[in-house]
Amino acid sequence: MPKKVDHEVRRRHIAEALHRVIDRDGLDAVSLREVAAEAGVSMGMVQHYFATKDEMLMFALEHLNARVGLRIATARNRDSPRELVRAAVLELLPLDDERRTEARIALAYLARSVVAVDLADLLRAALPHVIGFYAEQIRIAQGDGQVPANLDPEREATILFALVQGLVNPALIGHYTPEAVVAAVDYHLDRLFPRGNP
Amino acid sequence: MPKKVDHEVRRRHIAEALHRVIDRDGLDAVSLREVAAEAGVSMGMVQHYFATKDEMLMFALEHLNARVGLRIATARNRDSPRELVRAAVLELLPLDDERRTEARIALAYLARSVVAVDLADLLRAALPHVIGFYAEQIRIAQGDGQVPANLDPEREATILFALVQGLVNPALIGHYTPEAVVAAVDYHLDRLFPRGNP
DNA sequence: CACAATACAATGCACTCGCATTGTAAAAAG
DNA sequence: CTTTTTACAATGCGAGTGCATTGTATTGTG
Repeated sequence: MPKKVDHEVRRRHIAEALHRVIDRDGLDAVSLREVAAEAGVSMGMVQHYFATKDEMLMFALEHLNARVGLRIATARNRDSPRELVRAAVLELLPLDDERRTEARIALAYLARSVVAVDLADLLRAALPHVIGFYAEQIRIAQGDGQVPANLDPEREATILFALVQGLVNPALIGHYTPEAVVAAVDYHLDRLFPRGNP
Repeated sequence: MPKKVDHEVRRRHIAEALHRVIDRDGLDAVSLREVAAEAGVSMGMVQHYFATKDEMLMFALEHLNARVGLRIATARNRDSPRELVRAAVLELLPLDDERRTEARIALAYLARSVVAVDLADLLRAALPHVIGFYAEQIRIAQGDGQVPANLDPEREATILFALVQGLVNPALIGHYTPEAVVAAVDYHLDRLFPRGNP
């Protein structure tokens, strides 16, 4: 048969160009022509690998989800549950350019998910994993006496996740400095792990 | 001179139609023609009251900000600081259709603000007011002994606001029921006001 | 070598967009 | 009544959109 091309590689290449466009000019600026130009390929090629624009968007979001998930899973080599949770939390905050870019992209998808059910499904599916991880670590820390036994791990995980997500948007529009964001996180972690960092 | 028309009334009428379009189909679906149709007027009239589309969007956002700010200011007739803060917090959460609509609209603006500096400025300007209100109430409650004196009012206000904002998005995409959202808020308020609701 | 399937590239099409222009009706001012 | 200013309505335009179609070069398979 014909030429051998790794479809996954091409699709990822296009997806990353797509995300650069979102980061630079927003999701509204995403068009087949714009993505093709950013990726340095022809528009016909983009169409060859993605039948529709929506399919391209969905693939790119899954690709991003996988990337972030992998990075969080990699950060598991920490000493204490507190440090582990802290690292996972900071990974989601726009503290440097890379994370800032990711946060901007994630926000763009989130906004569209309000009127695009498929996107909402994808985003929602990622939540239990993160929150469950927090809850798991809190439970472990309770076993070690680092977290007060009277705290509800599930609720604390829910609140921690909301707190983190709620810091993202003000930080993105420049209301908090990265240092202020980290300080707020540590302030809350001090309460959650009063004896987790001796 | 000519016909007498209240410009503000017309502009608000158009702005509300614009927000109905955002709520139904997202900010991407906002076009001069669509807004005009939703408002039941001609496209020429929309152009008569707003020189550009951006001007229309900015006006509509200010209009929304004013509406929400007014509603929060109105809710000040509560017994305790805790109940006051709780009411102000619940006012921002998508617990019913009206608040849900507002949250969807606010999210749309927020996403665009990432690439539209003017919008970001408007959104950022609203934050200190809300967070300052929380901090003020926490300080008052500390004076009454309802909030532990060792808590930092500014930091607690920051965290409370972030927590609330962080609950909005998962609630919008259906990950939390309204009851779960309220439960999470009350769980955190129990910690913040351990003796605020005897 | 012949064939067929794949990987693009190029172009066309119907549609929508924001905005500018033009025309018209109405009413306040002189 | 005349004039002038305002309030719209209607239309046109160039640009950009997603997608379909067509053409062509390449390469593995029989």
